[in-house]
Amino acid sequence: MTKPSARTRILQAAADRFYADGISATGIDAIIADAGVAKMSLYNNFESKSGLVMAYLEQRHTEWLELYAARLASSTSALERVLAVVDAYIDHAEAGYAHGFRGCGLLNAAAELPVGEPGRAVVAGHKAQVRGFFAEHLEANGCADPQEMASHCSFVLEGAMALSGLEGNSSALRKARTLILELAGGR
Amino acid sequence: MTKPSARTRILQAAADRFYADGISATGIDAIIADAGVAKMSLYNNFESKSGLVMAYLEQRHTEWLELYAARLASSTSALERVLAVVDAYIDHAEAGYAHGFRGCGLLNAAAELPVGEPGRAVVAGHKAQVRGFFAEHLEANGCADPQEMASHCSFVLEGAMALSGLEGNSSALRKARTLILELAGGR
DNA sequence: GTCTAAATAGACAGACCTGTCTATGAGACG
DNA sequence: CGTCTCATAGACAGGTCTGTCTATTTAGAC
Repeated sequence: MTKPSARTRILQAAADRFYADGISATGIDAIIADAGVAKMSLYNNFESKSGLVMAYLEQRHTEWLELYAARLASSTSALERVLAVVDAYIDHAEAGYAHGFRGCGLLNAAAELPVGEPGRAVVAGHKAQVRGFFAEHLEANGCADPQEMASHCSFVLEGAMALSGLEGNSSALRKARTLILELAGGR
Repeated sequence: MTKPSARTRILQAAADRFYADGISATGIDAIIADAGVAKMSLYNNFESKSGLVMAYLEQRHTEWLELYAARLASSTSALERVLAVVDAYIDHAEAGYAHGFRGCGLLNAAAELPVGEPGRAVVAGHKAQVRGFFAEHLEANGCADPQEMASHCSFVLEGAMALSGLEGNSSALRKARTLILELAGGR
């Protein structure tokens, strides 16, 4: 059981802090202290704090894709694949419960980024991809208007995520899962 | 045309900056410069920066209530009153377009506040109230399960708001309005 | 064993942050 | 006029921020 690389530990520590306290409120010093790493190790692995933020955003997106792939792998119908999108969200949310659940890390990050910051594009791309997965599986499930329904499912999912984050638990997300099952199930 | 009070100008400048750049990223100095006011005027009117943030959150909530009241006043049916909730969101969103639309200011603020901060309760209370308005008008409109439907409408509205903010325009919000009209219209 | 690449601790610069203090000016009201 | 309240400019303290630099140590490849 060898210790992970400095880069990995930095990214992990940054992810925890960024998610729990916000990006602007998290200082470099707190991250390196949590990671147990020297400051130069951070600047050798990342160009700057905002480079670290970009890596954080991309890592969260990648993590979600992996959770989604895992859910997809165990799905046996188009309807289950629609739900796989939602379940990946729930999985991702619950992975971050350690210091309190605070909703979607990517949307929270975007909330701190002014218009025009490149990080916002990463988040927008992620959400567009999620919506695309909905459309794909809804179409396979025989939905009459999969694009329209994908928007609907997307809205329900993102709204539930935001409200779940405010409440600090995943009950709204579970309710959203039921709603989306009804929306998608009733062709 | 007399100049507004220092307090008013400070709150206005803070609201603009907080919404456009985020709360942590906005310094006191930028606010007083925008407001054209001395630093002591800020600290005479607000206890601290976080007191100013609380005033900002409460002001946004109040502003929304006023927009909602205005929409309610011109509504003539229960269904129109359901839509008044959505229209108040759209009105509020479009009022902040000046430096770029970035979604719901209250949710964005909550995204910066760690779990336990009192500001989060203000935002959660606002969202609970919005959901309550949906339930009230849906029930009056003869909805079979107004509580359940209110959650559904709430999710759609908040999700569309978040995605609209990412895109930087209100097209998702307009789509949500159509969806909510269908949800509520079909008893 | 040696060479190389990565990681370390810690000082440091320079900017920016919140919040306080002082001394002064301007307008309202009696 | 005198008083009172509010606002002003600006210096200031004390802390924190990002990012750089140096000199040293560790760890792995060959």
